[in-house]
Amino acid sequence: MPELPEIETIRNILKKDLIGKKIDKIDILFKKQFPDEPALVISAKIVDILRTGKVLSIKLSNGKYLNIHLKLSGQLLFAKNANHAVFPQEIPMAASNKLPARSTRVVIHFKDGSGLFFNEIRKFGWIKVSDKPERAKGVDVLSSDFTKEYFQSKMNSSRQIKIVLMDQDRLAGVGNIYANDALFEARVNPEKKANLLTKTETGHLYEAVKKVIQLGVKYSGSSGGDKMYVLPDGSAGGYQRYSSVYQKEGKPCVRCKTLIKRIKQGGRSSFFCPKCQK
DNA sequence: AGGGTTCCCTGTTGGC
DNA sequence: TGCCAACAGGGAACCC
Repeated sequence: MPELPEIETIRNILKKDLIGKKIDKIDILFKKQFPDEPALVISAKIVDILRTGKVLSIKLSNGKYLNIHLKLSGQLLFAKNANHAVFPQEIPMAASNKLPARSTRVVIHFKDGSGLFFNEIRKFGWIKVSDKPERAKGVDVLSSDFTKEYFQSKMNSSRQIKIVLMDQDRLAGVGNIYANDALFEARVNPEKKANLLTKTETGHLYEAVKKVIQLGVKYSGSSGGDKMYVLPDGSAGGYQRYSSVYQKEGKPCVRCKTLIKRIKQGGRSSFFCPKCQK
């Protein structure tokens, strides 16, 4: 499930792979996930790759942007030879180490023969052409605008703190994995209402969000559980080895050995230690 | 307006 | 063992 650290990892790698390349043609295998006119970007060069929250924005020489959201199961894979794209290991959900595969929705071909594959089995993700980078309203949690004061000002909601952490119009980039781990790190119960947290708790939580997101980036993102997330070369991320509660239902808490509990909030799974997180 | 629910999709899981 | 309903999940769209 790609969140900020996963998108940031992809961004850093694709910057090396793609900057300077000229778009030759675009194969659209599922129209709904690339609804715009490909002619808007053909022959443009890739100038930069940006990210705000979970949205990746490929900046082009003609002023356009290719905005990309991977949603639940999106993958971006780069191949030097797009017409013979073979990866060292099988690509999750593609049932093959060769692309395009059944999960491939869009292929962006470059003039030098290389290509970028957009795979997405669930069909929720998208690539849109726009005149500006797309973004959620919230401040990106890796940016310098993400201050403790900003964070505390966004805790003015009567909703449960877990829901608030994942609200992209408040904080951009935090999804289920890192929200769970940040709450564990800060010892805050996910069901607590955001506006009832003490100033000390919001302070700890602010530091915890920064810590787990930075850890996620350091280990190239999380490929735990369904293992759908991969780097652009098809390899897996490593954060899942350092995750404390996400998808650890029934396993002992790393701090107190109490069994990790799973509950449902807003239709999503939450994992927490009922003893450590009060 | 803010808070809550449903739906989009398809692979996986679990009950019978 | 095999079938099939239930489940999972980010965020837009909807309702109250």
